[in-house]
Amino acid sequence: MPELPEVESVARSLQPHLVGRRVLGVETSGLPLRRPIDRARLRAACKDARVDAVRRVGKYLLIDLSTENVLLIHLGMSGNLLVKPRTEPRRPHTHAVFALEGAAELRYVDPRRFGVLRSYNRADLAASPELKILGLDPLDPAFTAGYLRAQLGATRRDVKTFLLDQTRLAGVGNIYACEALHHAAIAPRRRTHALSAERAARLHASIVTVLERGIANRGTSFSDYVDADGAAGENQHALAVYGREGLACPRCGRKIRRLVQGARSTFYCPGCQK
DNA sequence: GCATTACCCTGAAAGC
DNA sequence: TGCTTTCAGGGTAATG
Repeated sequence: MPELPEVESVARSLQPHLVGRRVLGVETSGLPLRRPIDRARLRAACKDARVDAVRRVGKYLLIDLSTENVLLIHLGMSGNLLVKPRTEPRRPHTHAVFALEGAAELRYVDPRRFGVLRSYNRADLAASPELKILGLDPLDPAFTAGYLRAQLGATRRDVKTFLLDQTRLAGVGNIYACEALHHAAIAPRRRTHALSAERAARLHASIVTVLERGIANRGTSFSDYVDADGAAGENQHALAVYGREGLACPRCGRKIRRLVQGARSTFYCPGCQK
């Protein structure tokens, strides 16, 4: 389940394969992702295109093309972007293939089809329905404890649910929300507006810490996630609470519990998260 | 404004 | 063993 660190790892692993390379063509499976792929629009965007940059905003991967178009990709739950030799057989659920200069191709594989693949003119990207609603990326220098406190104060929800709201903070998903709250020793059911300045500052630092650790470990690989080279991440070994119901908290030793908030599992330690 | 629920989808795991 | 059911979850939309 790709969140910010996984998407960042994919972007970094794609860069050496893509930047400066020409895109020779695009094929699609014809099956819709979360929305249908506009094949004609995609082909036009990629015609005579060279890749200028690969970057990330929140959980979105952006591929800047020399045609003034940008490919916008969300990996959903089970999406992978893989660079493979043209001769290697394609896996099932391959929904888009970009032929690259040389002998390689970029493949978008997504069994559950929860992802997004669209293209925009560069000038229209910021106003796209996907990006225009996003809050700050937590690794943006503008993401400060003050910004977080203001966002927390603007709503009265459970703090765990708040962390998943991409319009407040773009890039945190279920794994890193649970980990950030445990790192900050804050209970997931605490209400946002009632968090003290001290707790908000702690949460801010913890969000950045767990995300940066996730990136350093090249992402969390539970089931599907691998980077563009097919390499799994290592962050699953660094998790304190996520997926560890019934196991001992690494900080205080109490058994980790699971609860459901907004139809998503929350893992937390009742001993040290207050 | 916010909570809740359903939906999209497949594969893994659990249950029978 | 083999079939059926349940569950996982990001984002969106409808409903209360």
